[in-house]
Amino acid sequence: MSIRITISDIARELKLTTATVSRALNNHPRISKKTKQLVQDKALAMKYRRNSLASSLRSGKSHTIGVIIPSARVNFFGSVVHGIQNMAGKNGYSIILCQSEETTLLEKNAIDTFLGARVDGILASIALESEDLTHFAELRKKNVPLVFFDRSNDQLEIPSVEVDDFKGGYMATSHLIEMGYKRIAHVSGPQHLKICSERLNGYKAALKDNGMKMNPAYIFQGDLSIEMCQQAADYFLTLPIPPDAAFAVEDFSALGLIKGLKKNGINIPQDFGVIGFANENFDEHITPSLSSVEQQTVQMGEEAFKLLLQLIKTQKMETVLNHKVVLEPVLCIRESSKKP
Amino acid sequence: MSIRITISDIARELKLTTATVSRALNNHPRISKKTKQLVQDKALAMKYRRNSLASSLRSGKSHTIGVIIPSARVNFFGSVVHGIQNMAGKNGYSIILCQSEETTLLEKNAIDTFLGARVDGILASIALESEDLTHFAELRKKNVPLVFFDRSNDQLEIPSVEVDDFKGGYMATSHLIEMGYKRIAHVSGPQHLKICSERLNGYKAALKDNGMKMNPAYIFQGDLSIEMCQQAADYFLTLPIPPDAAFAVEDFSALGLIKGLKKNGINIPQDFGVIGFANENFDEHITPSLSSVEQQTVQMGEEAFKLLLQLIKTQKMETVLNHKVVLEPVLCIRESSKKP
DNA sequence: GTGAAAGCGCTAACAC
DNA sequence: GTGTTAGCGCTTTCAC
Repeated sequence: MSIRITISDIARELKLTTATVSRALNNHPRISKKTKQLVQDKALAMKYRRNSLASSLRSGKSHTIGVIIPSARVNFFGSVVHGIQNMAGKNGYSIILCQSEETTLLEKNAIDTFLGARVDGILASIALESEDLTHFAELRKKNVPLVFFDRSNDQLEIPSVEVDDFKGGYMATSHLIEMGYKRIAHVSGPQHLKICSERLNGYKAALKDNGMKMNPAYIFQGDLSIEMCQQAADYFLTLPIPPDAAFAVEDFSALGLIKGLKKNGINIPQDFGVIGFANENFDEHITPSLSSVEQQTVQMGEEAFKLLLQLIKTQKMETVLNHKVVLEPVLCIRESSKKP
Repeated sequence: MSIRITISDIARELKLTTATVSRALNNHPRISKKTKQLVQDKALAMKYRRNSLASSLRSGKSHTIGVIIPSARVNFFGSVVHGIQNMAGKNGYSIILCQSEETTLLEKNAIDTFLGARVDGILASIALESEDLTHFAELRKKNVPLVFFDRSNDQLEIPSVEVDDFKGGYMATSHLIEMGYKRIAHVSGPQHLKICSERLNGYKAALKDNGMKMNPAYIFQGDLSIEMCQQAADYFLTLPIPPDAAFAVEDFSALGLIKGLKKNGINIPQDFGVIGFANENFDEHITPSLSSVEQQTVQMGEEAFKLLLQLIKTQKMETVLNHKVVLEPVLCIRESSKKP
């Protein structure tokens, strides 16, 4: 790399001290307009660029945040990162990105790296493997600003940004009812996952509020895989009184269900309505196009950063303690749920 | 944040100097095993964590690289970032992520941020808007290690990692021929995009090598949109002798084509074979499932990092100058091209 | 094999 | 409004 210009270079040229130059560049109120202009012009002319390492070391603020996601390959997290980085950039912050690959080890490594880099705060989505969350609890103890997004933990008392899964499930189910379907089933997933249990609860509540009886036989316990949810179709159709619609906990589950229904010669949406969750990008391209619930991924990232920034600025964990930003899910109605 | 442990804390406790502690922690050869063990144990016990800002400032190596992608929302780039971060992490490097949103302004901003953070190197995929590439040329002049991935520029003499688009087009076309299709068409895209012209060239070469005459009427000039490529079907079918298969430059183009063919009552793959490019995640879920060409995204990220690391280590731009890593595309054969 | 001393580039008390 | 001085935490000559 070529030789770097420093503030002392500018100071020498202008016969000022580094202190004045530093202050001028940082728009310090007690520096005269003349000097500021002079310094800033010179800095530009000399192609000066602040060494943020030195600045951070001295000031104790790095204007950098650490972000932990399970994997950048997953669409959902890519979108959230998009929102985070956008908002961070607008506010003069850089992001260091780490992936946990759903392991606790890499999650801990990431935290280590972040602390070493003296990040001003951390945004994280908890790895599936992480049942023991002491590494996050320690951040809390150390007063490191921390915000969870998507996957959080209620015991930890850490602020978080999540989508309202209950409401999403409620909306999806209500939509099917409004379209005129009468016997609404649900393809669920592992109940230890909050997203699954919450969406199931939303499903139940919607049925209840619409005066429909919940039929336990109408709840198929899947595992989020396409293959298993394909069997959901077979299962539903063997029931004495089969359902005529289903809300699937996730788009891939919905996809499996649709494949299964098609194999059985069932017409969608005429004979059977389907709605999923996540608004995956294949939704509009399959046949029939799949109705779904949008999770506001970009907004989730933006909100997460904003919340973290608040924490960083105030340094008063207490004020936002356990604060939850809950995002509104949005219905995306396509063909699969349009009963004629 | 809580009070931080520094090497002088360790030095004091152990009645050593900071120099020795630093060397012990860095596994300096001239430090005795005893001392090393002593220091390292103490560091662990005191929960010491190296301040990488201070370390980087002093040593001039930040063990950080900057990564510029157009957008983290785009699947393709998410996957590449996955590969980059994985490989970087394994080698003790952190990544700072910036998005250009396809604009030159944000691209320049990102470079500014990176230089300020004294990154050891930069990985970038050029923004569509960036025709003037002086900001990258300047990095070259400053001897900042730089590697392009996916989108590069040949004039700049910057090493890059790309997929072999020509070969991909060649493979896709050859595959259709091998399956027994006789009149192969091509749905292309804007010719100023290298990916489009290269794939077109691959298409032409495959026809030639298989002794098939290239028919200019069989080349439909699309714009990468689903809508326009839907019209490609109408166009092909009005020809006096319509083609019986097509290679589409990109999966979304293939998707449009398929929609158009279906609307015209054409059976795929019986009457018309289709293959796309990119291996998007919807490929296996549409009907019929779409054959495609995989671009090795994760590997692209890994290779890009490896190449950059080489540059950083040797600091001899010349040795890898204009070095191109060209990745092999991989055929993904699904139903849309399986002529019975 | 270890210590002494300097300094990376910047910011922030404290002067005046 | 600007200068003086110190120091963030670390690495790295140069000693011996």
